[in-house]
Amino acid sequence: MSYDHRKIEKKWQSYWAEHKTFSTNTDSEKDKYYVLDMFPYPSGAGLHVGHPEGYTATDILARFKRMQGYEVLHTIGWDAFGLPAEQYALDTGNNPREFTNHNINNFRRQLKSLGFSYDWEREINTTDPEYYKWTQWIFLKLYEKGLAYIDEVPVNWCPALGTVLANEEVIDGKSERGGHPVVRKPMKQWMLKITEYAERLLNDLDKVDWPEHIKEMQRNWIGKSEGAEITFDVEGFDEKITVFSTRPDTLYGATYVVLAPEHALVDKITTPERAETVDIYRREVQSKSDLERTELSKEKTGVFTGGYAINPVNGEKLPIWIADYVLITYGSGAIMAVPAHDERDWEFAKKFELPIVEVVSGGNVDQAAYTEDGIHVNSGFLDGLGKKEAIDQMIDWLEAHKAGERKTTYRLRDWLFSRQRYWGEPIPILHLEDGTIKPVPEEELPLTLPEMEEIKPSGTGESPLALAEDWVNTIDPETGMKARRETNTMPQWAGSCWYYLRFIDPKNKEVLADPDKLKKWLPVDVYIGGAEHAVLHLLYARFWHKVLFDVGVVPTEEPFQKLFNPGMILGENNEKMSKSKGNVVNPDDIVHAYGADSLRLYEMFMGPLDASIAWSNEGLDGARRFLDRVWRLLVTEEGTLSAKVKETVDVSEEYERVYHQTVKKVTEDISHLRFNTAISQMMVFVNESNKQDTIPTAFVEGFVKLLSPIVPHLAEELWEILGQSSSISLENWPTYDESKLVESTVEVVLQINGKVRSKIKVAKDTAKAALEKAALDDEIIKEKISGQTIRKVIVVPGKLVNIVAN
RNA sequence: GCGGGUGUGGCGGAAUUGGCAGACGCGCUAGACUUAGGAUCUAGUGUCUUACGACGUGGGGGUUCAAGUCCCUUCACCCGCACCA
Repeated sequence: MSYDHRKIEKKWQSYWAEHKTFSTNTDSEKDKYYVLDMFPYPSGAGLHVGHPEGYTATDILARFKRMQGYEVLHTIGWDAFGLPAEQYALDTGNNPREFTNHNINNFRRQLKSLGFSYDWEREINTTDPEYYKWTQWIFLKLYEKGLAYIDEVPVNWCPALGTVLANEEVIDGKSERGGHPVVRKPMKQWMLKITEYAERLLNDLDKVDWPEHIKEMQRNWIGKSEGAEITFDVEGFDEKITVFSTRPDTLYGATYVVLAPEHALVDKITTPERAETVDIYRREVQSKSDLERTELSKEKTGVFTGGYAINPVNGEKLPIWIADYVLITYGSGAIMAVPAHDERDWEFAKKFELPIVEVVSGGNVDQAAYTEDGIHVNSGFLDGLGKKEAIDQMIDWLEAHKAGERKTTYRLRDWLFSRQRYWGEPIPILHLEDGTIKPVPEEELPLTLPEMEEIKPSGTGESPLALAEDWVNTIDPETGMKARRETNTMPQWAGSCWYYLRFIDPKNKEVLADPDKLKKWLPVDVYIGGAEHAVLHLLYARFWHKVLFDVGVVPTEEPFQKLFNPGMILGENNEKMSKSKGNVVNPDDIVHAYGADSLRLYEMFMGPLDASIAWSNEGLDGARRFLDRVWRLLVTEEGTLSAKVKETVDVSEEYERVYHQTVKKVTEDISHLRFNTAISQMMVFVNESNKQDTIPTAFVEGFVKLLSPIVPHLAEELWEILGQSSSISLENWPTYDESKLVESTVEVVLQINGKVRSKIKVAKDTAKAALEKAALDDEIIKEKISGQTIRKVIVVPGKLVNIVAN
């Protein structure tokens, strides 16, 4: 008879809720363990089978650590601001809060049906004013520190919709909804100075235990490069062009200078006869989207401005070109072109027949740019030097002649922080009638979103909040001046930048979280979530954490000690699950038909946690069958404990060893997130147990405990059938006896020339010489080597004997 | 192009320091039980071969008594970045 998962799962979920089995005492004396999931955006589609993979992994760790005596913090909440709710509100005229709450309720129901051991008392919601009060408070700290500023930045403006669109709402230059034209329009935006933290964000990656590829992605994103800024005079003008180069040593090889088409000096230095050409080119570039600009990257384009720059090191006249391969957003938006030693400059020079001058020997610069190290030539005082010394000497020269200086640049740019949306945290800033801006005083937080009859585009590019007149127009209490509230709201990233702090002290009214508690509970020990957040979320959160560290709010430099990215669960056809492909598996259906325990077990048994593997209904069947086998092993038709389970039993050495091995392997594998091999070892134990006439109660109790983090409902039920009255979730994790792991006799492999020919059983500590003798005495071996000369015998005690003969 | 990663049966995957390749599960084959089986139990299942045996971890080469594991080389696929000076 199979077990009734519906009855059992419901029963224990109610038990846990009633007894608050998983509530965390943050003041506990026990060692802490903080295991965190990336909290979800509660979408209307509900949970996807991909979600429970990571959530099950963290839940297993949480349950495992609890049983090992740790005070565990394991929590969940909702990253509930965001575009879909805003769009829903725009489309239907309904309130986004209602829609959001409805989705949250569905997510909560689904998560509870999977039996996750969250402390539900700590549930948080980024759209709750009690929560976003502190998101706003952090913004004020950023503002006070000069890390938040206003800048003019182009946005996707859609005149027909009267609104600004996110990049993902723009498809082929048209609005996703309605297909209206979208143009780039500069607007005043809030920016956060993440670049000020670039160096620390880069260096501190060495302090955390994250997958190497994620660290690498962050390093690339920050994109540090070291070199020099070099200043060129412009012939005939009192202007200077500053370029950034990582290869100042090649300055003698510079044969032209390129400005980004958007560069401020272009108008000034362009000669009248070139003006029209330059103008046409700039307009062409402007009409290209970023995508086109990179897609068409194969063919270099550009035009000569008619102006000349003076090479500071040798006084040569270099023509100034503009070309879109030079980006206004990087460095100073201008370069010195050294075609002999830079691939892009080489291509450009070839196309426009500009001179190529070799200054580093080692390649053939007529054939290709030579970017490797080499001896400098045609370079005055650098001749004969290698790359490194040449760079240093050139920088010294530039600094001595006030023509440049050592400089480090980063690819990382400041964070565009404002959104022209209703459904986000209001930015707590007042614009006074005298044109100044000032922060909303701390004690007035939270600055809540106004209730609005209807949420609709303002038509001006401002957020719908601009239409909430009572809210927008206010009086500054300090000066009595008329003021207008900031109508921009924060991006979705804001709320998720610090939620892990609030979980530690979610109801605190006085501070973001109690400092003593933060001291005890930070950093997060294990953080599990999708690799799609490898850069943005994780970099933004690290940035805020460092700012909070600097203002003394948090005690650690880094928020997340260990990070792990689960792989994706693909559809049965090996493709990414999606509605359009019709290969989506709904966890609700699986929980109903197979049970949460089967789903949890299957997802953990599929393969390594970080692998992307296709869903298989047959695999799921197999997981369920294993649980049925466990049930039948221990429980009678009547639902009582099987008579096979006895208090005192003589067990074979073999079976005893399997038990202890199982405890050891499961313990180690769970600590290293190797759930698939932990489960296979438990299967081995069950297979072995099925061969026994009787099973000791102690083994069964230990085994059910091992099983409990993975399939908690079934384990609780079995624990009760074993006659226990309290929850297995609060029991101690089983231990194993090292002495029971070693076999008294072992099988040793006998090889001839590296091939297995025979096997013998010997006492485990048989000495080398005795083992060699035993091997040579083996009948099969004797026969095989008769007539041959033994050249060498390799003996590995307890493992093998290899006889080299011919 | 640059950076990171992965290649093992029909499938998902195991394999401490180099030491019996294929644990465990799925699927498949045969048998038992059964009115029935998409339930359960038992046995088998890398490939070739009647067998002995040979071959076998993407391909080629090497080190070693011994290589999935170490070295060289090459191919395929996946992920990230992509004119970043």
